[in-house]
Amino acid sequence: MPGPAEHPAERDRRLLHADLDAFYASVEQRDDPALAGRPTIVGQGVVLAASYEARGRGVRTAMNGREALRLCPDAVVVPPRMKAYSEASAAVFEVFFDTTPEVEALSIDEAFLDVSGLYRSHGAPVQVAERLRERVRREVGLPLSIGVASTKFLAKVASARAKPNGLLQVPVGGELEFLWPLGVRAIWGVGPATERRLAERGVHTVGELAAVPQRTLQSWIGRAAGAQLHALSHNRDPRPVTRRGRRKSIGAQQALGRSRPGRDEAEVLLTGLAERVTRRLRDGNRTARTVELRWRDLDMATHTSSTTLAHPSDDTGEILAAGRRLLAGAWPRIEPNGLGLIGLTVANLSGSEAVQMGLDFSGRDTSALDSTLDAVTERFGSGAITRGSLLGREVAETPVLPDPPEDT
DNA sequence: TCTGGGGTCCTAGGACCC
DNA sequence: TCTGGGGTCCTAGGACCC
Repeated sequence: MPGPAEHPAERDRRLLHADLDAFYASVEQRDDPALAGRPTIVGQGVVLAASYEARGRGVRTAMNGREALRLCPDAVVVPPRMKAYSEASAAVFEVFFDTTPEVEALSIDEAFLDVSGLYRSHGAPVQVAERLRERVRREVGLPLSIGVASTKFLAKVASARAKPNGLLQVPVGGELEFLWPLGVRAIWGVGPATERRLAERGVHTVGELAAVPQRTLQSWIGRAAGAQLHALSHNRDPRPVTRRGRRKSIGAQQALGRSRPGRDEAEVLLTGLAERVTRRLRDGNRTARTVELRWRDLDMATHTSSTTLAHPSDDTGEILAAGRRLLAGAWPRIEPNGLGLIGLTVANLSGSEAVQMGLDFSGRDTSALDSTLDAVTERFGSGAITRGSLLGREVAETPVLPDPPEDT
């Protein structure tokens, strides 16, 4: 029986990443038989989701609607129905939870499931996954793709390659063979900026990335990102499947095209945003301490300005007043470049404060520090520690260590 | 009709308290 | 035997994800 100091080898874990295909578009095709088999686009100004028929013609998420119709003139364009998507999502998650309680929702349309312990009762992971796909198709009417692997990261990579409507298992022992030929963009956390920085140094594939020493990588892209990418390129990802914590911020925003609103119109827009945000705060029984104004100029550069309230609040008037102060302060910076988007976000929400832990190693043997950090990382994942220093200062989101002796 | 709406995490630096 | 500001909160911005 493994004690707390031991943990199952990663190769013994079997994790599923389940991802609904072209989710919004699939719901529309399910609910309107006239759309079945036809290229379907959700969202008018911008493509929120495109069915695989539309993707085959080059239509992509976040693409301008006009461009999408140019590529695919016979596409059916429908407005989003968020309520229908929420309901479909809930039905799918019911099937997930009926399979195992070890479900971690990542977003409205994807989740991790830990099926390591289901072998005796439910069969091999691939069989569990295949049944899950069948049930979601039969009971909810939606196509689901699943990746099966030894880590969360690799399961997600696998599900992306299983699409559409497929199942892909990365065999035990074959992880690196699967991973290393892929481009670096396959890694979760590598976007356009990181890809460019790596390419400038001749690194294009995950295998090439894996060959870069961690310290070198960290000097290129930062401490945390470097450590993360180094680990993932070797399929080292001990993060367990866990229930998500509460959300940490709530925001609303509005894009404005090229209408160039003036200060007065910006204030009106801000009022609407403050109403939306505080409504959601009150619905969730939350209060906020930080108010952030976010704007994008006509060159698409985004900026923020934030302030912290003296007391937590969910009051529309108070949040709006703070937003107005920020807008007044930022207006000289906003006006010359035009206003392309305005947003209001509240953070520092009640019930999701970070827990800060301090460990004083001064004058003591610091060899315990490494093992302490390892223990924290193992238990809560590498994301739990958001700050640390050689002197032993760290911040974790959950209390992870026993209370220190009093008055030391 | 160039570019939606919602989030998370990380980095860095300054102010202030002790 | 010598040396060292540390801790916390706030703000701004970058990168990334769905």
